[in-house]
Amino acid sequence: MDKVLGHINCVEGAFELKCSIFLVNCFTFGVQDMRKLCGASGPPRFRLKMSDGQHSFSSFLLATQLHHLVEEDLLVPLCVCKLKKTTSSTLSDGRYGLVLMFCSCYCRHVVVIVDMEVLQSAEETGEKIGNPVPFTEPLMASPMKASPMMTSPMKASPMKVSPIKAEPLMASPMEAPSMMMSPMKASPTMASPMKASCSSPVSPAKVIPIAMLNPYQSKWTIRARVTNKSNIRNWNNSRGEGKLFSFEIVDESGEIRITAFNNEVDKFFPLVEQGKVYYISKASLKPANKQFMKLNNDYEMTLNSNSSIVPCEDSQGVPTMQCDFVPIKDLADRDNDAIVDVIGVCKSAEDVTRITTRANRDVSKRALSLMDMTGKEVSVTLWGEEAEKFDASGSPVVAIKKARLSDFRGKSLSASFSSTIMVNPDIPQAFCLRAWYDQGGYALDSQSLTETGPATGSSAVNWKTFSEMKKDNLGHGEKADYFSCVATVVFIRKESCLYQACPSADCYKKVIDQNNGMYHCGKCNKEFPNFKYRLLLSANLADCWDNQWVTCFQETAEVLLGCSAAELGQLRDTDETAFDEVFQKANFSTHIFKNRVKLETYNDESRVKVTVLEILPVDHREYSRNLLSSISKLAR
DNA sequence: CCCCCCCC
Repeated sequence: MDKVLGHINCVEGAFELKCSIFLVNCFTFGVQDMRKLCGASGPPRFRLKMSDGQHSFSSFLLATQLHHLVEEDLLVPLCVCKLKKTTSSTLSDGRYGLVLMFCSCYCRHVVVIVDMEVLQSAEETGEKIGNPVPFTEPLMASPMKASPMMTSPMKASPMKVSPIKAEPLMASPMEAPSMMMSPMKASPTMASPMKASCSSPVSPAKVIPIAMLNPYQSKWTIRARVTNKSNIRNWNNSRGEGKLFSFEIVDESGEIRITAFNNEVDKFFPLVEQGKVYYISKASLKPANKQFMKLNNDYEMTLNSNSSIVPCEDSQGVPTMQCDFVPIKDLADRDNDAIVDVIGVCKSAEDVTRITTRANRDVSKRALSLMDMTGKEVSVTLWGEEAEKFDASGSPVVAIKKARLSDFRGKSLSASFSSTIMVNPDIPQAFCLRAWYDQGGYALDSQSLTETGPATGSSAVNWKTFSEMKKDNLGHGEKADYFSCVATVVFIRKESCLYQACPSADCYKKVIDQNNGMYHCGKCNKEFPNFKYRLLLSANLADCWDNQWVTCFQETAEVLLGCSAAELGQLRDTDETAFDEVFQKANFSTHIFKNRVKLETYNDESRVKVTVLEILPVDHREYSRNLLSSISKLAR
């Protein structure tokens, strides 16, 4: 028994786990209980009672990143676990939330389980082991000796990535339990914030793990590493305007997002650097908006005028960015929209280009092709500043945390706002890739998961007939769907196809005729003596099985009609016969239509809206392929 | 107090 299970002990006020293997007794605090405690929006937290065969101890708190073990029914009563990494925290009386949470015992220590492995299932264990009695620790008179936060790096995590600079990577892993960090070593974490924050002579708040932050306690300090820092962004909406930036931080227990507004942007933006470790205190906690939440935390933090951020020179024990790199070859089997970490050699890169989004925002983009030792390549799109500043010379190794996988052109990746892009990071995987590539990998005849070029065949094109579009509920998802079809124009509404738009270069807003020779643009809030014609065409398209109303805006409408908006406007005003002829000519013409489809709701009424994005001439080869594809799908 | 996640 003693050989299997661990041994709980308390030495000189420092709580210590002498070994790392425990039997799970029960959940002493389940999801529901914790919700009751912290309100409906509180985070689900799991508190565990475990035993070493002789003693039981009920103040284990599962870090949120391990919740999946509970959800997958792997971590259940009677299973035997190995605790690979823990963080011990001492409770003080002022921390009401935690005292409440742990009020069922007098134990002043909480052990956050950061990493663990289930060694033996409950079925295999069968029954309770031994006759454990509750472990009670001696009461400590002096809080000075108790370490506020002790880290027990029982095993170095397999992948540690520093986003910018070389932290000494994976400081020698401490294997033996006897080598666990001593209280003395952890004590500097108490002194520095007091000294550096220059705040009033109140007693310094204790350093606690991120996982234990909640809105019901305010006196705390966390010590964490910045893993992702945004640029400064301005906003302007009905509630006002301002500027903000946000960053993400991580410690051994978890992660959280921090946002700074206005004055706090000026104060903290220059201070906060990606990859560095800081003491942070006196910020506001609020429930995270799950709609936008990508981090594993139910709260987020807002800096206020009292907030303190102090650089921490000793970053020992604070994890660097954790990456779980997916081999590029394996991306082929991952789902659309999956968030993945990738690393590869940048074999090629497009030039940076500017595009306009559907929301009418101008943004730079650049696609890279990354290749790894699986011999596969994938295209990754970078955006904005990341696209502009990227330098592909020398085929750098590029690691991207939290890239989004899409099925565009087979499989491709996009680096979004929450991604972290690291060029030539100082991590073993990067060194490996570099060596592999330089010693011959470069000559490999690699294949890309992303189909490139416009004429690589039909497999990247999402061909659908209109009946398939309806049957497959295209556009009913959260995001729009895209499909192509070959169809014939059977009707065009010519009455309302032209409108008078603002003459400003990039403004397409409809102007109001003031009936005094002036036209008012509500968007530019200006009056003009002129306007420009723009097209907004409603057309009915038919394929062999069905028909569909679609909308063509300016560019596609001009292609369809073979006539510019200005010309058509002129004809309508001067030559009605010629105007009608344009439509007669377009009617019953057949094209390839590339479309966007999305369910839209107006006044409780939903309908699928199809917008034509591009009109291409029918290539007969492609047309036949499309027909064959449709027929074979119908036959299934 | 933001919340953009884009384009072919």
